[in-house]
Amino acid sequence: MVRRKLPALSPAETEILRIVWQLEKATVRDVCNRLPAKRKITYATVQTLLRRLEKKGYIRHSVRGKAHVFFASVERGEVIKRSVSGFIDRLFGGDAVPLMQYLAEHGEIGDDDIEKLRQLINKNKR
Amino acid sequence: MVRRKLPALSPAETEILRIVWQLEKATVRDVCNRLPAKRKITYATVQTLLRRLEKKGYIRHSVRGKAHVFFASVERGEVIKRSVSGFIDRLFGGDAVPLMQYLAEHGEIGDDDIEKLRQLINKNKR
DNA sequence: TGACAACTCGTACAAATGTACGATATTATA
DNA sequence: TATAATATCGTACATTTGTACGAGTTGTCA
Repeated sequence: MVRRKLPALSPAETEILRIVWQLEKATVRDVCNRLPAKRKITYATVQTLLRRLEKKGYIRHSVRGKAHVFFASVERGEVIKRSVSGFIDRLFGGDAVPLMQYLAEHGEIGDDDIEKLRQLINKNKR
Repeated sequence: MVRRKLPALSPAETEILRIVWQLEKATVRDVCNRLPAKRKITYATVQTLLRRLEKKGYIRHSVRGKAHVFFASVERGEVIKRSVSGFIDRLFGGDAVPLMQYLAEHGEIGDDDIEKLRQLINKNKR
């Protein structure tokens, strides 16, 4: 994993990158298969997105047989941090609280999750 | 406030729209003034973004003297919902919990906020 | 009422984005 | 070893995005 100043991620690229992280190692087809059914997008398009992600430095690949096996070359945490922070800036002027509130109220958060979070919050409290 | 199927919001547009909501009614200049100092962007650009937001149906305007006074024509809650949901889909595959966790751990959440949230969560609990 | 300042409007334009086809190469398989 | 699959690669292309200039208009103030 490496360095700074990566070009911005477009929404579609973000989506693909998430799947690459999820699978750890993935071919174009693997990524296609993990895409939500709703998402109508061709193999060729996923391919292009992966190529762009590589050009931008977010992923790399090795060759296995005829296929390329892609894997992330940046830390997920880093990207999450940047993405979330940018998102909060844009939509909430940099204040994370309204987002938390929104999630607590409308988010698809189950009771079990709430319990987990409460513990997390308690831990962070002091 | 109105209907569905609004064209997607670009990041820059989102940023501007947030300010319009914040000010309720705002001229181009008002928006410029509320932009974070860091954000280097000209009056003309803000103007274009406002025009695009209007074309897309997110805002409308009335005329006051020589200036246009813009105001949102869509409910903030609606846009927040769509934005947050899209964001979570892309970056977390639709699961809001990791985002909550991320915020609880790294977010700029103060103790006071945590207390508020705990209450909120407790309320939602039962 | 004339000059100035503040605005809007049309337009521009390069780069990024989303989406994808078709040609070529490689690999199994029959 | 042909043949059928399956991949990648080059390329394409309409839109959207981010950013902004300059011309023309209108309200303001001396």
